[in-house]
Amino acid sequence: MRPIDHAQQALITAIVRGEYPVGTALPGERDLAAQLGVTRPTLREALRRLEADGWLIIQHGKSTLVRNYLHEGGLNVLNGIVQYSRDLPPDFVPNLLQVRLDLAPSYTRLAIMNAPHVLISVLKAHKTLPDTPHAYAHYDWQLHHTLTVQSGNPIYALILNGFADFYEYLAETHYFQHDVARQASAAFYAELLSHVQAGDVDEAAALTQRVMAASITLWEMIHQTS
Amino acid sequence: MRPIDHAQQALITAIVRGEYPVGTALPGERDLAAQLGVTRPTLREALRRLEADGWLIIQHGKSTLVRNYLHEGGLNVLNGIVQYSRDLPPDFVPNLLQVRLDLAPSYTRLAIMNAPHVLISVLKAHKTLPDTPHAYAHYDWQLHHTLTVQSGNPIYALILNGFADFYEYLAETHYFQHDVARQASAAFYAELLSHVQAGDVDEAAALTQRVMAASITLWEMIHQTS
DNA sequence: GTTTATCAACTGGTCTGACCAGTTGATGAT
DNA sequence: ATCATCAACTGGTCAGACCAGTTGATAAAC
Repeated sequence: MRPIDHAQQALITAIVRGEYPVGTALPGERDLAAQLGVTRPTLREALRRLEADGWLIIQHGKSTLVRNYLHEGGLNVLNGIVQYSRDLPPDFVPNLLQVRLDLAPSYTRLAIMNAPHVLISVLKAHKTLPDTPHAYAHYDWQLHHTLTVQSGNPIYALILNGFADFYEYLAETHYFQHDVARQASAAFYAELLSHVQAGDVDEAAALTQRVMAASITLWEMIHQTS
Repeated sequence: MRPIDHAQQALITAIVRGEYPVGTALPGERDLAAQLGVTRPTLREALRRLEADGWLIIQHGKSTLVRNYLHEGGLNVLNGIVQYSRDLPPDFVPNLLQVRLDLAPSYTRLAIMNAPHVLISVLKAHKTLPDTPHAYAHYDWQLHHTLTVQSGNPIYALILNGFADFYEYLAETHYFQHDVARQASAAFYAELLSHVQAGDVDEAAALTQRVMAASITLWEMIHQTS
């Protein structure tokens, strides 16, 4: 692992585990670099990334502080939480699905109004999807990404991209493993396609709303015991 | 202006203006540093920030590329767009308000269910608000931030924080300047308070939905000519 | 002539150690 | 007791060297 990635990994891990609690000061850069086994310039590059993501508050002359990242951080902190914490917070995925439920009907509606032909070609592709978790996870991400981009409101895509690093991974390993999940999504893709072809925007948005809500229920059903 | 900020400013400005078009390669770090009048380590810290925000794709051995930031970037690119482009994209604020419309009813509902007492104390504070754009902008941001944090779903707060750098500024200078906007918000705060006190979560969510939608109409009414 | 190995010249990545520049609290003068 | 001063933190920047992937031109092999 590259020095800068090692430094970033070590810092986020330490922060997430509370070894550097929120609000406290990090060791000085010279000490910290020595502890992590990297040099100061390398450490500083890592610190700049963490600062940009909302993990840290860096101020000239003062100690670098651990930010209250869950309250004041940026969307990128989710990547760190997924990648570097031992196990996900229990409600992580339901929280994610809840936000998707809020947004998906809107960006789906807009995308259909703006670029129905694009969506039709994307949605037709689902018919040739192999019935594997990997294929479904990849396709599902692509679909939502296309929808947000085609919505014409860039903010939808920018928000969705905050989930880019783990959406496919979590979907493949924890959701589309289950036959019912793949079947539910396949039905959704087919039905959405027919609504788009029929030009029925309202029905498409309503369908999306129902399916996004159902996916939360489905997730919780799947994971009620495990 | 500090060298690193100057470098960041210059790079984002150049990218936004298309001087470094999406998909093209940046000059090598040695050249680029010289052009910007900073040294390579300083430039690299700036590049790391831009990479974290989704402006750039950096790969060892290859040229650094300008990312398709509107399609693949993170929420932080909005800060860059607001700060460094001459004037905002025409639909910028309506797009922002549209996303808020999607999310606010949900996080308001959750916040009321989780922590009604917190909201009551925050909402009561509105009664002593001076009738100034600055006071309203600050209060409005604080309210939404409180709502997202109290919702119990951290993702709402993380998304909202993507707007932190310009929400107050834009609200103060382009929205709450207008008496009707302040009056509308004051009425909203009062009505929301009464619903929270009455424990009527559904009515509070519905109200939020109506007001967020109305704020888009109001914005467009205000800015139809200017 | 075509193919394949090699290597030079890019690119970014890291290290070294020095010095600049804000911040803070202890020290000492008033 | 108060206030200026300054030493010792902190992060910020500079300098130049060298390490490490990538790429395409060159030359060797077929």
